[in-house]
Amino acid sequence: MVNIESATIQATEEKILSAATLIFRARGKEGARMQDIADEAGINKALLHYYFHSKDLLFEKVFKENSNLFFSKLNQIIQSDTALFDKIDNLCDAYISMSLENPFIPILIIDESNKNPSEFIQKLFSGSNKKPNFNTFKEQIRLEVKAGKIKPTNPEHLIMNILGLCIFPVISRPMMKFTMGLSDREFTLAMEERKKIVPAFIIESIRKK
Amino acid sequence: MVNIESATIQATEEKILSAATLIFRARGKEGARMQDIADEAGINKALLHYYFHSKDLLFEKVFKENSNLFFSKLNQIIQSDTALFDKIDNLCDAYISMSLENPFIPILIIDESNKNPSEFIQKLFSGSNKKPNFNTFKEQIRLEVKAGKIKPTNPEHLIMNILGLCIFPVISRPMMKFTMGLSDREFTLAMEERKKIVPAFIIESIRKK
DNA sequence: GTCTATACTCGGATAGAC
DNA sequence: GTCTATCCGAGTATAGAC
Repeated sequence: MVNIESATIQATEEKILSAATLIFRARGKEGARMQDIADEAGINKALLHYYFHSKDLLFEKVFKENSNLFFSKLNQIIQSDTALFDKIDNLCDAYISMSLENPFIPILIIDESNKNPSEFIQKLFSGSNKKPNFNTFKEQIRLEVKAGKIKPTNPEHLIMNILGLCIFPVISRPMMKFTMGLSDREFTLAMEERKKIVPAFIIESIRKK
Repeated sequence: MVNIESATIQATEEKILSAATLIFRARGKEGARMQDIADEAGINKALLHYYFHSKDLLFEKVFKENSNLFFSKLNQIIQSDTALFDKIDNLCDAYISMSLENPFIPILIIDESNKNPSEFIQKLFSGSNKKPNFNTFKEQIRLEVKAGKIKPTNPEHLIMNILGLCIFPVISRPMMKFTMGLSDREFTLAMEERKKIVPAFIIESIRKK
């Protein structure tokens, strides 16, 4: 038997959360309207405040939940015990997939973090959200360089390269589509291609021949 | 002799424009307050409306002016009659420099274009703003492939790679600094390094050996 | 828990004097 | 062209009935 009452609570909270995700994604924090979120969830404004008290808190909740998926996946891959080239492969695949599914997360992170760097980052990594840790990865690169399997490679730049190659095209979707004259379908296909092309591009550049 | 009256007009309009640039950069379109722009310019709200009529129009003006610098420079380099590897060098240098000086331009483009793709892009490239044209560049790549100087290379993906490698780290500055534990000075130095590292990284990957 | 109705605030925009 | 004062809509938040 299901507890009807708490099942209802759960349903409403979930409905709000996914409605809020949708609206914040489409209009940003400032541009989003509580009324729109309420409409999207099929309830009224008062109930939003009943559940989440304020727009600020609702945004924080939605945002932390979503971005955490991102960072925890990243940490998981980057700290795993996998050969370097495979790891790069996994990283690219995961980043491109996640960005495609949730482009608004990197966009909001970039946007909000530039507006209010210290406060934003502090909030983002408070509670259970763990900050990305590149130490294992850096060490792995040093070892591969030492072993003569890859060229001397600066780990920080390599990480920036991976992130830029995977995330940027996805969050720039409208501009990329427009400047290159791609349909929605063609763009998605191009991103699928990139899951192979990007790791190949990176590895071709760093491996010793 | 200077015409005092129009010199004053010019001065005020300029003051407003650079104040608006500053505020829009810091808070985005929705987050920006006309009062803050007025304060920054050392005038009052009424005068803002006297000069630019509405917030929307002021934003459009500021934004188009700034982004045009970006796109015209891009077109200039990409359509120039320069050898491919030199062109990649020039592109990276210009993109990294411009993003460093005006990170808010790519951020706003990404942000606003995702919110309202068709309308935004239409406005962006109305009037004298010219859309980026990659045709020359694509043709150049095809020729180099044919001549056996570079590996078979998809031009669209190469362009995305260049843009991502140059722009992404700069617009993600706060996150990059935080996750890699860099000071402001160290970050700037790293970006200067990238003007050499990125083209080398790209060329190493595509050139035929 | 959910609704309707309403209070309150912020901020963009305008009127009108100088 | 510039100011002060004011309006008014939009949108967040709350009160209170059910």
